Amino acid sequence: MSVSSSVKVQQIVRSLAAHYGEIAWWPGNTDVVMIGAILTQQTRWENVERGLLELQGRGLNTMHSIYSAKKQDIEDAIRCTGFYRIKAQRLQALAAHVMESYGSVEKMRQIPTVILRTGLLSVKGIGEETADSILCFGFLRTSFVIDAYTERIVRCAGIKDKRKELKPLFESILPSDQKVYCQTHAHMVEYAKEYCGKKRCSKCILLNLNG
DNA sequence: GACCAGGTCCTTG
DNA sequence: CAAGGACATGGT
Repeated sequence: MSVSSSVKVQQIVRSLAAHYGEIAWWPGNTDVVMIGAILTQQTRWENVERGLLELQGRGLNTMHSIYSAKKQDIEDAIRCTGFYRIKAQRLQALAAHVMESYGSVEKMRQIPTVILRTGLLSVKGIGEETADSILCFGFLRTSFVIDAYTERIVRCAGIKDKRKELKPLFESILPSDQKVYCQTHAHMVEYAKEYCGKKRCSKCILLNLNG
């Protein structure tokens, strides 16, 4: 990570914070965050919310209940989120990891972040973004989430670092304040949805990042 | 109808 | 390692 990359990331973070201020993001308890983190893979949040309600209606909104549920019931509940078969499988794999490695979600709270992260990444279907989302929003840890939106903004700003380098890059400039981690990610998503399309970034003007 | 969505895994070159 | 495909429904 070059010096100029760090400076640019600082500018992005500062500009977005000034523009958006504090915004609500990912409400819900730890179990729901864990479920939502999987359901939102390659999926719009509005559809995820419907899936979460369907699960809740069937009493399948906890790791404990998902662990012992029939896969078919989970699939039926989350069909509206797409990739429903593989996601049902991933939810059960995560639930099995939680219950069998720790006994409960509560027991996980006293485990160090790096240990939790390694464990989550060992679950098939959980990659870096999903793991970091769970850690940041579910367990309130300082583990920054890099998603497609964040990468888009960063590219738009001319930062060349590989995707793998982005997480340490952000974490090196962010204050060790967990809420800032949550907010910064939220800002990234909001900004990208509004201004930074997949094909072209219409307005990096807001960030003054061209060049 | 084409294209995309807050990824991840697996297979190929 | 990089690139391409599979997984699937729902909205624009």
